[in-house]
Amino acid sequence: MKDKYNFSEIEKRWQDKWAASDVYKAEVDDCKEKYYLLEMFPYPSGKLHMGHVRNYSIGDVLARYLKMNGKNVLHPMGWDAFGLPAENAAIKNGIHPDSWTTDNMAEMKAQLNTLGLSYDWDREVATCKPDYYKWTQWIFTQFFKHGLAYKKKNPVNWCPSCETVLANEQVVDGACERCGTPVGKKDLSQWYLKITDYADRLLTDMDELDGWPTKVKTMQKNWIGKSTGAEVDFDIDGYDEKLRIFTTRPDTLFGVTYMVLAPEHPFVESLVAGTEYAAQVKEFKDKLQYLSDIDRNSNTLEKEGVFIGRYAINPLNGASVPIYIANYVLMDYGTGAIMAVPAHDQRDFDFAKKYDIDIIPVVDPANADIDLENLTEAFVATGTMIHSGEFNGLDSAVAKEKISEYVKEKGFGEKTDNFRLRDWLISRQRYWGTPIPMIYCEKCGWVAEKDENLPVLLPTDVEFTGKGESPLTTSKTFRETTCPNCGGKAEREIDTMDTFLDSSWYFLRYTDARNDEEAFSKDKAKYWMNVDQYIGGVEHAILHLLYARFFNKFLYDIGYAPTSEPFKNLLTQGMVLKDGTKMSKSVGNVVSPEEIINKYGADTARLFILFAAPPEKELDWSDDGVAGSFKFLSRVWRFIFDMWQYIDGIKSDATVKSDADKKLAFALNQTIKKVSGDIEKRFNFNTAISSIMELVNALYKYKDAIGTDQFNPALLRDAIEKLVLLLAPFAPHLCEELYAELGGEGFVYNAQWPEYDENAIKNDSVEIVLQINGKVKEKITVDADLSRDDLLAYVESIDATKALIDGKEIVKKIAVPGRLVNFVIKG
RNA sequence: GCCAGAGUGGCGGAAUAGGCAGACGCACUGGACUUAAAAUCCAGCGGUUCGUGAGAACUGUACCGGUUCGAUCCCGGUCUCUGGUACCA
Repeated sequence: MKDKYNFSEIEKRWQDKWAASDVYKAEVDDCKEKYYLLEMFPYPSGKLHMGHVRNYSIGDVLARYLKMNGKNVLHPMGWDAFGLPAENAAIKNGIHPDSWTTDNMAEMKAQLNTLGLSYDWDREVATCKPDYYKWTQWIFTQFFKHGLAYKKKNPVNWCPSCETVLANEQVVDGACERCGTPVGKKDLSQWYLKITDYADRLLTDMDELDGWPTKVKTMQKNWIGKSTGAEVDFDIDGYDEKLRIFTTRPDTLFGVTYMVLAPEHPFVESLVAGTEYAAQVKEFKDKLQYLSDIDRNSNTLEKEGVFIGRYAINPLNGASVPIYIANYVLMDYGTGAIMAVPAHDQRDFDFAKKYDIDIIPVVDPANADIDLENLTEAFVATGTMIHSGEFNGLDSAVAKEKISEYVKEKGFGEKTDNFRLRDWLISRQRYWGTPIPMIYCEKCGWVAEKDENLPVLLPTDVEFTGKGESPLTTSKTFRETTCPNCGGKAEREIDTMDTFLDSSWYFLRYTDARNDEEAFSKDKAKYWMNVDQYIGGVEHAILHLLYARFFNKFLYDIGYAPTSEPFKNLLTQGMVLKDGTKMSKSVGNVVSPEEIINKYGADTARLFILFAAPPEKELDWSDDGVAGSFKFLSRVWRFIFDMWQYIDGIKSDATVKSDADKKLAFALNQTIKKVSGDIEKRFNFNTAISSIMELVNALYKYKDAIGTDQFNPALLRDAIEKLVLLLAPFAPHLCEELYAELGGEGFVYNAQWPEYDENAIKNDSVEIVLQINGKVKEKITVDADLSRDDLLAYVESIDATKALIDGKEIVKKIAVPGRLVNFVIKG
């Protein structure tokens, strides 16, 4: 054994050995319990950052721990490889997105390997390769064939800078998620997936997801945003069609004093055509168009609208109320039209005050200090119904039900749920994505490409200008084709898919990544699914996880995926910060993993990032802290080197022979128990590591026994061997080396996790606390197996207690064996 | 505004089920080793007060209150911070 911990030599050597073997290869084995451990795959930007290191270190510790505990572990890795940066690089530097991406993947894979991660690279997937996107396309055609993919012309979010359509999810505060440019609107014919058909199940099935953080479930629930209410039809005076509105407050129907349509509502044009109101309606709509979504969606924006010269008839009481268009009603929620009840909705109240519209209260707040005839703000809580005909006197919550039923009986409308979730717009006017495998035929309409013709390959004769329509239009060969249905002349869809589709099923592909007959075999998926533990950043809490659940449910429904939910347990890791803020180039506080690995080695980097904070919390990077982790690993190495003269060539034996032995065995077994629990049950790697540090401290203490009859080399060797196993998931290179030095067979990766000896952590005596009135006064050592009564009797009898009680009256006696005795005294 | 989550030494954090607050590490201080430094090993390290001293007393987990023999932990209220979300009818 060498005297110095030469991490760079050790790490290189073991990485080569792992690569030359098939240790990390996973195979279906019905005799073994499987464990599918998955970390979110990265976008191949080219450089690994600390967030990756944290994510993958967490996963790797779990993978190695579970493997050592006999599980058949599937631990794959791949690349979320389509996306805008590759295309931007192509526009800027003239490098083809494919070669840019392929180079980056190679570079990042090399970096991942320097971290010593236990991936089964035989299952590597890259979403941009035809052998993968063939099946993304196939899944899309399945959506189409099941009526869940449709094309719709709609005003869509349009980023004038990226010149692309954005999903609602990609619009942040009215600005483009990528470049921050305010988003405008544009009419385009786009493909949508009907995720709203799954809204209810995506919501209710979350109750099964016990292993998900509440935070993530709440975020998804809010995103899906279910509201229960009713849709009600209002007649419009002198107009053929009925106006349908959605309301969550059917109980306030008698309080309606006006109606509002979204300016984009399809009725608006024809309602005002040829009237004196047409001009001001047009003026109002034009004014709104120039507002960005930032202003449009801000609730600080004053409510504005115009009367359109028409009246609606309240189906319940026949009242005639004016119709407005206004900036606070949105076309893409509900029906794009509302009934306005100013007395009981703050927005309506503000609008009514401004335009001097009637305010009719219909819910009386019982016992409240509110003057209903002179409201200063809307009353939104429940109360007793008034001014509501036959419903007067009912509790408003009851009236809500009754009026809903009444509306339904009379044929005025129906009870409905409304979701905030919209259908998923998946068309992108981009090159570097999965081509949408659809063909337009004059005769047959939109037809899916035949399965045997998949994949629809991305053409290579494409120009990257960064402007205008989809780059695929510049290909001379791509667009023209024949109709799969009638064989006539037809055109291919020239848009590509949102990259979120690629990542919505990759976890299924990993179960059978090299299959060129199917997306994955049902048998293999059945063995491996679902993912036992999924680990990734909380920034994917809504979109990726919702889309992946949607895909998985769809594939489950059509008989391919074996489970209705893909991810059984979810761990969302916190961000890596430096000096209290997110690492970013603009702040100049980026610490590169490469730099740390070069300076201290991968084992130190892994150990520090796991030790500094529990995984779900934010982690503040500390250069001193890293040095400390390196010091610890060196300390381990040095200890074993120093002890080598005693333990070399002897056989380990856990038999305890002396008091010093007893202390060491206690520390060792305690640590085994704690580390196992911390990894498996709590994912608290920080405390697992701290207890290993305590074990090392105990080993250093044991050195005092050297040269005395207390010293027992066989036990020392036993402790050292187990220490190496305990540390192996965290610092795999170092521990492979030490394991080999200690004569271990094969890889420590395949070694058996140590078990603890319950007897060794049992103590004959235990220190308890003596409290007087709940305050700690003395520490007393007593027999560990004393019963509650015996403990009390013993403690009461000793002199220290008598002195503390000092003849005063004991009001109450509390004893908790193994912990404390508390006397409550008076006077 | 609404919905989550958090607030503990100089710092990162620990206390797993209501039972010794501050494990472990960093930083710092002292000692040993060294010609010296680094490295290493050993020890100390919340605050206040008292004591020459070993030590002792009090106090302390954002703030105010409650439940309890006992509260970092449970309950009510307040403040601050972080994340999500927002004319969603």
